[in-house]
Amino acid sequence: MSARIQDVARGAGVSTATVSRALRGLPNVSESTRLTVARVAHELGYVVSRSASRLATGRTLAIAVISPFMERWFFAQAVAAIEAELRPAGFDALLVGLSPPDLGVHQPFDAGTLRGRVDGVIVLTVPLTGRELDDLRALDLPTAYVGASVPGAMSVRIDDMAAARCGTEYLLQLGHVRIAHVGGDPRQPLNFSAPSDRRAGWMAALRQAGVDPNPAYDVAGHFTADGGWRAGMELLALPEPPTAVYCASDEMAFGVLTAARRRGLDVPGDLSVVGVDGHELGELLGLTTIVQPVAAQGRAAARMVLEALDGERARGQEHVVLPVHLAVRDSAAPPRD
Amino acid sequence: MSARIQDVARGAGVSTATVSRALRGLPNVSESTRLTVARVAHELGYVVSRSASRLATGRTLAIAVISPFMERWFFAQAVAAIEAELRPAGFDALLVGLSPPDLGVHQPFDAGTLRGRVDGVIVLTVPLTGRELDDLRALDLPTAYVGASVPGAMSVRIDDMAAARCGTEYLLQLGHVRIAHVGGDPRQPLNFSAPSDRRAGWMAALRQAGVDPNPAYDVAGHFTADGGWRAGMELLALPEPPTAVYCASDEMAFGVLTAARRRGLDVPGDLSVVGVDGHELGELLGLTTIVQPVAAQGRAAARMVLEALDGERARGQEHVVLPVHLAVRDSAAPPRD
DNA sequence: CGGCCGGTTGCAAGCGTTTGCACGAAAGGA
DNA sequence: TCCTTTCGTGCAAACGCTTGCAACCGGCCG
Repeated sequence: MSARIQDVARGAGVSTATVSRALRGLPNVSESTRLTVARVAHELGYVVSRSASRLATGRTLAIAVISPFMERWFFAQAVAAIEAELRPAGFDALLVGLSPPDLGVHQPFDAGTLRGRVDGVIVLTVPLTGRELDDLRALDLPTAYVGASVPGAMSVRIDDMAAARCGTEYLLQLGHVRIAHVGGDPRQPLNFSAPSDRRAGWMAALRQAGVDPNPAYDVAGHFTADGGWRAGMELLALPEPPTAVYCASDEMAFGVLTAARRRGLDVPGDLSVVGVDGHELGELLGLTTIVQPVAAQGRAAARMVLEALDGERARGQEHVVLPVHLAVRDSAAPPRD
Repeated sequence: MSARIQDVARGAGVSTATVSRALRGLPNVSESTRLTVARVAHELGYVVSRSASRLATGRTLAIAVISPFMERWFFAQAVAAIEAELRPAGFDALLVGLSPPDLGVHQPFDAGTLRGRVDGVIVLTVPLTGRELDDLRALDLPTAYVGASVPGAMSVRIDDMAAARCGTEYLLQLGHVRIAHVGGDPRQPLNFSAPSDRRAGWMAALRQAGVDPNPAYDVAGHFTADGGWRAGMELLALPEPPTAVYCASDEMAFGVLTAARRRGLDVPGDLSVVGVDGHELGELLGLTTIVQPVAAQGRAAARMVLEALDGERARGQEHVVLPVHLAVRDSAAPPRD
């Protein structure tokens, strides 16, 4: 079928060992030999067999990218960025989709199956149970988490708590007091902290301002636009509806914006809305939001794993926290009083 | 490090050949032996080395998923669906991102590098040049295209032309005449047909209704929300602006909606907008659109490749066209006269 | 002039599975 | 009772590359 290393060796009049070394740029190969080998290999259209070199070296040149909800904005962005970082480095991105525990259909993730298939792992927002995490750790591969920090592994994320405070404080500063929170499900059993950190940030900001968080103002939006819409409708139906809503994701914020419009409320006149993410459509819709660098987080995670594989960095203790910023647009204003 | 087939063989008191056969459920292994082997393998936490069995069998149990714009809605949906279909079948999804030719930074895609790394290929919307396509064909692997049909390969898509006609005819039927089109860049050199088919459908519908398509009403939106916004602003600034816009994607339609709002126009009172896709947010924003089954297309492509690998189907001549439907929501109405 | 040295190269033993073939035993038929 | 089958199993040769080690070749130093 296609050329093998033998064929190149024969064609160049050298041994397979020399071909192997020449092609990989190892030292101790004379320049003339290297040239000949390269030429012959090119002529024959030779491509090294990944399978064979994997077996021989034990390195797979592949990284697993474990992600739930790949169809959602944040995850798609991150996955795309990771892939773009991995490929030029010669690594394959192995996609591993996950149905997270809270969806009922949770197919438990078996980290063991990754053994020998990848050299490293990148996990998006840790949608794993404790046992699954342990199994993953047991693989003893360079592992980077995005959007959460896990002890004993590398991670890159934003300060979710601070981001939430920032958003909430902005609303407080505008003069709002009745500030709601639309976020994850409080009863959700996942290990990943972003939802609860964002809730905690909301609470902390309120308390610090001397406002007691109203339990009725804490609603689950499930991080989807549709969930945000429901949450928004629920909030606006309260006897004393909030004047502002802090949403833990832009997609939920879109839902809340829509709910407001459907109820005939003016944003930001009657209701202020602030999100988190920096979703592409947020700019169009004029959503005031806390922008987080999604692609940069993906890239950073990929680089960390790659560097750990190069041995350049002590394996696995780095925790990177990337900055966020408030993008003031048109969805928040002082309350009408 | 981890257990090898030898260890299992020793533990079960049989040869490695028997272990191999027992574990893979091949015939000619006694039930008792199979049980013993399974038990020992389990106890040892044995996982077959993918690399080794790849080398031995020549099958990689991996499928390449080639996609441009992975961060965009359509592609993210499709990739997620493909992955979800592949994994239960025991196949890995190898993500291959692409920077398409029109972005300047086009890193030409070298199909040769896939040789020996995957058993099959799924390509989203053919963002490839003729030469790249030829190389891919030369790989001689089961290949399925999503969103475009390529001679000599399998494909699954929608009838883009019909979808566009459907959207445009709906607007005509409402009484519109000045109907614009926001789509891909007409000068774009790509081989993929969706953008031009959608434009053609728009034109055909107009002509059939006896309306001559106004060249100024044909604007490039680059399939992004931002592009749609620009296109919308451009259209609305015309001396005689359109009363309706048919957008070749929902994301562009969002941009047009926003442009209308920014110019103080009422939708659908002053401007009707119709999209194509079935984007999640379309429902929230009340966008009337042609809904296409994105996940189903991904799943179908994955299944086709899998079946071709099983040899169940004559390799590679199937072309599936999935149906679309018009979702009437709130963004289109008869023109104000 | 002989030995040593650094730079190149080849040899061959892996890497961990799979699989064609041969083999022995048990079962069935004449 | 002996000869086929059939079934279950083991042997050993691939699969295509990498790599430690040894060999070789000039040239240089003493």
